[in-house]
Formats: sequence, C-alpha cells, structure tokens
Amino acid sequence: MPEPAKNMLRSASKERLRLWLRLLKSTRVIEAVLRENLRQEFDGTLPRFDVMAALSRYDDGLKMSALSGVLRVSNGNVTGIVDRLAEDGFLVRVPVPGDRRASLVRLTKRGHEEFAKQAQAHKAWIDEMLADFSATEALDIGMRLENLEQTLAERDR
Amino acid sequence: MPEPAKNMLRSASKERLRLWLRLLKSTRVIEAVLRENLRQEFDGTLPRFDVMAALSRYDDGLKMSALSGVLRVSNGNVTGIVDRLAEDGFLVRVPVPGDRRASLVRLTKRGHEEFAKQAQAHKAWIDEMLADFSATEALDIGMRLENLEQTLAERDR
DNA sequence: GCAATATACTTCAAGCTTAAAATATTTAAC
DNA sequence: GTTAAATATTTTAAGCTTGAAGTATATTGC
Repeated sequence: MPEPAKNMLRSASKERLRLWLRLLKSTRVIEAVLRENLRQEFDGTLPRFDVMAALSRYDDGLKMSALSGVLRVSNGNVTGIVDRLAEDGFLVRVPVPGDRRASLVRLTKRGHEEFAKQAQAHKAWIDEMLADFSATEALDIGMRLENLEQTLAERDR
Repeated sequence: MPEPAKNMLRSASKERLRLWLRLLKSTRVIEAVLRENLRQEFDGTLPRFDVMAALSRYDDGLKMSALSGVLRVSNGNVTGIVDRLAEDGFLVRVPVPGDRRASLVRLTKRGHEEFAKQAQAHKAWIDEMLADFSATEALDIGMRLENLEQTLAERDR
C-alpha cells in the first residue's frame, strides 16, 4: 500500500475515534443537564420523560412490547418505569379485549397535562444548550447523523 | 417581530430539538453495540472500560476523587466499579503515604494487558461503525461538537 | 492543643438497565 | 381437541447511576 493512502487510513480511523468520544461526551453533558432539570423542576427522570413522550404520540395507547420497541430498550425495563408512572396516576394499563396476555398503556388526562409541561420546558432547555447551532447547521449535522443511523440499522440485519 | 425572523427562530428551535434527538439516538445505538461487543468478547462493560481507559493514561495511578472527576460521574459510582475490577485483579488500591483517607488506584500488569486488548477492539468497532465518515468529515463535526462542549462548560460556571 | 471545618471515600436508598428465566395466554400443527 | 410453538409480559440477578448521609482523617482558626 502506498504511504499516503496508509496515512489517510490511519488518520481517518483516529478522527473517527475522536468523533465518537466527542459525540459521547456532548451527549452525556446534555443528558446530565436534562436529568438534573427534570429532577429539580418536575421531580422526574429522563426515562419517565421518554416513556411519556412515546405515549403522547399514540392516543390509543401502546402495548408494552410496542413501547419497548419504540424506545429501543429491553422489555423488562419498561415494566418498572410504567409501574411507577401508573402509581403516580400519569398512565393506566388497559386490558386488550381478546388477548388476556397484553395490555395497552395509555396516558391519563393528568399524564397528558404533565407531559405537555415537561415537553415545553425540555424543548426550551435544548434550545438554550444548542443555541450556537443555526437552523442550517443543525439540519446539516442532523442529516449526517441520520445517515449514520441508517447505516447502523442496515448493519444490524 | 417581522414574520421571517419569527419563522427562522421557530425553525432553528425545531431543528435543534431534532438534532438533539438524532444525537441521542445515534449515541445510544453505538453504545448498545459497544456494550454488547464488550460483553460477548471480553465479559466486560462500558463503565469498566471507561475506568480502565482513564487509568491507562496515568501510570502513577489516580485517586478515587480524581478518577470520578475525569470520568465526570459521581463519587460513589466509581467505588463499586473499582471494587469489581479489583476483585478481578485488573487494578489495585495503593495507600497514599501521609493521607490515610485516600488511595491511589492503579492498573495492574494484567489490567494493562486486558485494556490494551479491549482498546484495540474498541477502536476497530468504532472505525467500522463510523466508516461512512471521512477523516475530514469526522474532524468537521468533531470541531462543532467541541464548540458545543466548550459552550456548555462555560455555561456551567 | 482543640474545636470547627473541609476533604476522601464509602454506604445507602431509589431508580435504571440488561439478559435470562419464569408465567400466562394464544396460535398452529396434527 | 391436544400438544407444541410462539407471543406478551413480568420477574430476577447483577451491575450502573445518582444524591444524600455516614465515617474517617486532615487542616484551619483560634
């Protein structure tokens, strides 16, 4: 292999690793801020927010398996979060007629109201933290990440 | 406010939220792959890898507080991970002369060897997953993320 | 010197996460 | 119809994570 090509490869590999470390760090910092804010302002957590966000898009509710599918987390994981949100009256498990194994999880009125408040704050927090990115820039990077997701999704099959 | 400016703002805000969701999703997918690979190939975890990576850069070892500082996780968190890595013989706690509260955590020879293997594999996994990014592209996005980190770090003060 | 404060670390309680095992129910094969 | 396989969900064990409380040791102010 000619020297220049070899150097290009090495440096691409190195830059990718650096990119990954930055991606990870940025994400963790933002997540930490969101977690802290949710805790302070709403006595909430990120996983709870994620579950409510998913449910807010399905007025008819989601089955547990569909919920964990949407969130891409394990099945058993969702059980506990849904349990606690149900205790707090933010959602209910509705039996599915004709299938006694399954239940539909649905936000209550109170859950919808709570999520609306949290979502508004969440959006503002993100907007503030990413203020340095213009719409164009955000769109641009977003598209490259979308490609990445696409590639990784295909890789999985 | 004139209409165009208002629309620009709205769309920037929306694009930032979309960017965040993509950032989060990409990071989670990659983390999931890394976690799975570490588990399968090395019976390891991401937090263990992170701790060993931090220690590998300090031959003289790190105090527990310095370690949690580098990793940006809570103090108590590190205790458990270090406990388990110590049980496996990958690191040791060395008493600090003159301060009986503190201890230095240091990779053992075995820990160094294990980390070298894992780090090599880790780099290859990242390189494969981010293969679509050229060196230039990775550098470009990396720089924007670095700015973001910078902004967020300043915001913290 | 000694009390008050600060520092280094661990423990604790609660919640999140996973993979794997367990339970219950439904669907398919025959 | 009964057994076997598949599906929906929960439970379990182990580890990660946090914030707060606890323990031990050092440092500071007086």
